[in-house]
Amino acid sequence: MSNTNQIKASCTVAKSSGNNFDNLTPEQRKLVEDNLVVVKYKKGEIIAKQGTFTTHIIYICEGLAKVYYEDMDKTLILRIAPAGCLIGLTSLPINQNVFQYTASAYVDTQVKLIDINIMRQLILENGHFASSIIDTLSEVAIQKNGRFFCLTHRQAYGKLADIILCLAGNIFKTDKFDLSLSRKELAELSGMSTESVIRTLKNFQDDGLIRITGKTFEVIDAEGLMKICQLG
Amino acid sequence: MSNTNQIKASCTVAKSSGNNFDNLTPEQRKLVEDNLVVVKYKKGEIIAKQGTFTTHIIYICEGLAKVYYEDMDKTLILRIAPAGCLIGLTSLPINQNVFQYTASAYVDTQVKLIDINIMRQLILENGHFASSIIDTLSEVAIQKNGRFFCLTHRQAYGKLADIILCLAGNIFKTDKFDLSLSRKELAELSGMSTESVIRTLKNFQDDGLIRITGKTFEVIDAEGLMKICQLG
DNA sequence: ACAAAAAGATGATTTAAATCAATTATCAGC
DNA sequence: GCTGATAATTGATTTAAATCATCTTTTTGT
Repeated sequence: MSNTNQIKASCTVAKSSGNNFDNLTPEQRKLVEDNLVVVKYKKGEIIAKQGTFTTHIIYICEGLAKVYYEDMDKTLILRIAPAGCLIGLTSLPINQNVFQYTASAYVDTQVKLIDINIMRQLILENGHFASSIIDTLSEVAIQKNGRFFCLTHRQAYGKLADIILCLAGNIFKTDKFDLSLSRKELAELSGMSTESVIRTLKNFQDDGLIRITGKTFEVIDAEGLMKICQLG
Repeated sequence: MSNTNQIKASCTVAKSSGNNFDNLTPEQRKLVEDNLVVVKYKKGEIIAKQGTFTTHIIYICEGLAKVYYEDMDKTLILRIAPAGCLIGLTSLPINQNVFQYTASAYVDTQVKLIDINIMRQLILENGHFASSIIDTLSEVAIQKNGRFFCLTHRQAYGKLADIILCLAGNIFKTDKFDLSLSRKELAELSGMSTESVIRTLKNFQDDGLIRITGKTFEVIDAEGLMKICQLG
């Protein structure tokens, strides 16, 4: 049986970063932990708001966050951040001290807030830590390029196929999962209208690519979805 | 007279990074310079090809590079890199050792090639240098978010207005400039067809927003273009 | 359990922009 | 200065997908 875990879609949505904090010395780790705050957010709540001052970097302990750019009523989902991700790294430059995007909880989510100045200090002090932050930023950038390409150059079928593969392969990590996202959210993610999502999903079902039973989503033919991704 | 330099469009195309190498010690700078190669590219030549191994980070000394993502005949311009930019930073993670995009010379361009392992070493050694690289990566990410939003959520008029403001404000840094880009390239940049670009430019001219005389491009009403950007 | 609200679904219509087709202008090389 | 090639322009046509309108189903709160 084909398993979407093995499939390399241009997957557009998310990748958990490695654990950046492994590179810290015991004292440095203590510094971080002593200044740490843990916060729980309910589904839908805003974790960080675009335009507000970034006093802390956000580490997702558990849950799922939606990271999106807002401008004039319109929103663009930049990525979905699962557990292990850091949010707010683009505010590390001292002259860039506000959040460049909004983050909200897709599901109940627990985060750790780490003082941004401590982050800056650790970057200066610890080369391996700095290097791991660079790695994380690079990986997010690469993933975003893929998503950017997908949303601008593919058409409806390709976009939605990509998102489905990504949900299966990178978020839920299984071919069969309970989709906690509404059609509207799926539309937002794939950059299309809700109605188009519904129609396209129906077509995928009719073609035997996926199966939807209530809230349960199942990828039947990952290869087929891949092909659709690639064709357009 | 309004000057586009003052205008803050969502400007999508490029920003020269600060000089990262200012943070190096004299010895470190010597290390870089002793291992440096200077290369000149003619207009149109490929500086780095997506998928090839990144042995060097590219520093643009002079000229203009087009950085674009390629997939199945289609291309997506990620940014235009003017002098002062670094290309290839996303290959710094050791497990990400190929170029994630192609870079070609928009005009005759001179670059310095810096061994990527020396870059990695300097990041580990010098916190301020590492920090400046993080700043650069963050700024590119922020700029790319703006471009991403522009290409996905705006329609033709808005996209093209944005590009024009960006060319005037960030690339040529004057309201009147000789456009070295063809209509086709302008289309590629704004993510639309060549014909649509031509029609839209004509409309902008008719509305007194810009003036085109031969190869000379002039922004007449930057405010007006801004408004078009914002409206959609 | 019921009403109200939200989400899902479906068909008809509109629209923005790409594509296609054909023509004119510009440029490089001989 | 002519000639083929490339770029620019213009109008007509097509198309993908959004929007609109309506209806059904599911969920939620009291």
